[in-house]
Amino acid sequence: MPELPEVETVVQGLLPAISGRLIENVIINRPNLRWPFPLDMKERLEGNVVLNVRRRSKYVLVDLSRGETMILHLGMSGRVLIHKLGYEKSEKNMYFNKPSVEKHDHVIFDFEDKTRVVYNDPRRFGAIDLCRSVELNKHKMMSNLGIEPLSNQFNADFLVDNFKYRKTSVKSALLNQKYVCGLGNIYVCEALWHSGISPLKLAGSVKRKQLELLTLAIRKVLKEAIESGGSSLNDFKNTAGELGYFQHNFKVYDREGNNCKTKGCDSKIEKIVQSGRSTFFCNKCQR
DNA sequence: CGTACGACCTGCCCGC
DNA sequence: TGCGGGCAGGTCGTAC
Repeated sequence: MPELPEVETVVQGLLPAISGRLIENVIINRPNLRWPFPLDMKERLEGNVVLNVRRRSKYVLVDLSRGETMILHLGMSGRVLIHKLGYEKSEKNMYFNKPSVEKHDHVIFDFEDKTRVVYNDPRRFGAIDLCRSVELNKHKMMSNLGIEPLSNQFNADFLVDNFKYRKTSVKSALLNQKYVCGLGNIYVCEALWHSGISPLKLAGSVKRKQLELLTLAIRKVLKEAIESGGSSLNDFKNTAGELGYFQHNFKVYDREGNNCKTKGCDSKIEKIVQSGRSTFFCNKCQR
């Protein structure tokens, strides 16, 4: 589910809901996700006011008033949902809205104003950690991240410099978070189609002109996905539990055997496996 | 160092 | 209807 646009959607949902709010109670339903939770996580979280919620790569960063930042990763299947506890009106009467705890609701954050944030992650590839805010950049999960694809530094020059001599495929190079971060399997496939680059090409052999098209395509695809509220396959939901709509715009991802969407192209989308992950592309439009 | 690959998990879908 | 196999948005550790 969660590549950069989905994480951005989560951040945009969380920011107005919890910034300035006091964390009153944290319910931790298991000892770990991908890794054990940090020591004394409950105590270190409770009593903080949320100063800010932001994104770095595919990580959600929650800055806290006592000087720590909570780092949250959604892995493959992580979700964040926001509820409002308390009395609500229905047509006939008032009722107390207390959502039941669902399967895989691993951590629940209750705020003083009755906002509830739920972290749900069936596959548990996600992670939660705490780190002194001033040392965030040194954190293991942050220190090897490349530049943000929506930043100004991300341009053709940057890709030329970083892909030079790389023997791996351009697809794998884009999935590697140490050059450009935040891209995942879906948006890499999509951006390569938009820029007409074969995913099989070696990163170091892609011409500058094509890398220029690639930077534009990456920007475009990410921005459009963010605008449509995050995409992803079957069932990405934003923090209000609503579906994103970008999946209707996929040109290649999960479209094996379907017609290429380039005007006048009569080719079918192919699926191959590269470094263990599915790649979807048009063998005619992408060279 | 760069690169390739298995491992970590659950759920779902497909074919038999 | 049940069961086994394969596959899924990501990333890390290990081996070469």
